[in-house]
Amino acid sequence: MKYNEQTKQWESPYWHPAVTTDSVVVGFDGEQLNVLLIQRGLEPYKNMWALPGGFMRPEDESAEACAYRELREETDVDDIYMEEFHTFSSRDRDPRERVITIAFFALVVKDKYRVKGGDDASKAMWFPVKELPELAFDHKAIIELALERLRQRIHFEPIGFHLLDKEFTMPQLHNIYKAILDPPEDDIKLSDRRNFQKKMLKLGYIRETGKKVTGNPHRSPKLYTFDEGAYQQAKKIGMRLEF
Amino acid sequence: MKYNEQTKQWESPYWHPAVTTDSVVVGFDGEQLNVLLIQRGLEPYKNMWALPGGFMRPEDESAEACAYRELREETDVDDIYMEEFHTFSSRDRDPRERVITIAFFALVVKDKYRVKGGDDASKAMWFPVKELPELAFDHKAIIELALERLRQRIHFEPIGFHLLDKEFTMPQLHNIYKAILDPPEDDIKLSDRRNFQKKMLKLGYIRETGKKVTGNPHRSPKLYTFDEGAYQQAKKIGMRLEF
DNA sequence: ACAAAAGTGTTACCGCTACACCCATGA
DNA sequence: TCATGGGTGTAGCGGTAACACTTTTGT
Repeated sequence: MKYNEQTKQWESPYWHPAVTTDSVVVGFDGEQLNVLLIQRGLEPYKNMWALPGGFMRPEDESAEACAYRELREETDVDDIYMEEFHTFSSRDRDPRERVITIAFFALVVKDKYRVKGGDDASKAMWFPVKELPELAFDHKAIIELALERLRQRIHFEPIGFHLLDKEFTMPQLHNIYKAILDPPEDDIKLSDRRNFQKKMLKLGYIRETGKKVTGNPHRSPKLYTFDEGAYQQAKKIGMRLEF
Repeated sequence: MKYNEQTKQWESPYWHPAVTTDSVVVGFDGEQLNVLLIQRGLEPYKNMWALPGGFMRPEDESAEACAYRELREETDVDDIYMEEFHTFSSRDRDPRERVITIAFFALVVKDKYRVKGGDDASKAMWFPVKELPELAFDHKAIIELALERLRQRIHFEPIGFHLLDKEFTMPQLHNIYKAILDPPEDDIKLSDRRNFQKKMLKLGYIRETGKKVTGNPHRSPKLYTFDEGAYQQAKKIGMRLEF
């Protein structure tokens, strides 16, 4: 890069690749994790399923802003939790031209994330993470890494709450940890409701609301909320989240 | 992007930003962590210290390959552990033009990583992480995030060994964990040699070599090695690394 | 009344924490 | 012999793991 005294501009002799953002939107339905996929309306990989995303624009403030903009085009939900987790850059990811993709994962409440009516170019659909279809590009690998990062993150930050409504039940929260950490069938310590609940409550940043959920043919579960203030406090003291 | 039937090529109407890789090379000297910095020979930020890195080229197989190539230009050390940890993309990171930077951290044995005699354009030097100079661009933030990621990674992967020779002493390993996790002075559990050693050995993938280090005016410490096979085994069973 | 799911308490054991003295080495 | 740093064991405590019965609710 050289400064041109005439034009008062930097002139770049360097190669400039195309850059996209792709998002692994993870939605929890109370039972399991789902990923939002878009059916491609155009070549390449026409009609195959792919992650939502798109090319970065000069007016995007950052990759985060770009990814957020792309998601806002799919839904009217605001306030989505999103985190960059890896950048994919190998040579032949895209058959058209070389593309570098900055990948994010987003955590949403599946039933609150209303996908806008798909235009003819694209159709959006939720898939359980255990039953993904064949995917375009290297999106399979992107999803796998996203889930791996999620698994690691949940040990240090209480990000699971982004997958639930403000008020949630203990069994729901437990299901999230089981779905993310995916313990073997015979793992009792993580599968045991009582131990999970005790540990969660001892952390001290989950508050009972006093309310309950009714409408089920069985005992009504209590509703809890995440107490951000108490969490920040606990974090300072240096608490663990390990499961 | 459109497919041109004439030229049989994809034509890209999308914006293409410049892309660089920067590496936070962390070197351990037996006592503390150090970061390798380059003094810039050119504007902007001339004479300031910056992370080693450079523009990605079309012939680079991936960002990893680019970062690796850049480091190989600085040293003749091979087999460097490197990991991508974040991509920085905000608008005004570089005063010349918009640049997206894929950032890596690398872990090396400081005294084995021989920095090549700097040409006139650049001078390379190690700085303790606790005494960094003023840095060019947003490199201060990049280093801070690198250290944060390192702190998180070390809970799940035994990456500390990349900062040491194949054979190392227990106090050296202990110093790494203390340097990375940076516990408060009064934290006994992490600061206690005996507890650290017991936990490390119980994990089962550190082997005594039977050798010792001589030449110090005190008792000679034992040498250990990391047993990759045993580690992979332990990982399958589902062991923890928590400290 | 019945089925389905949630609420709740106790015990045993293991692992973490805290703590101090002896040993090897080179100067 | 002295200074420095490394090697090593143990006891108490706390938290995790394992385990079952009762309660609520709608049908």
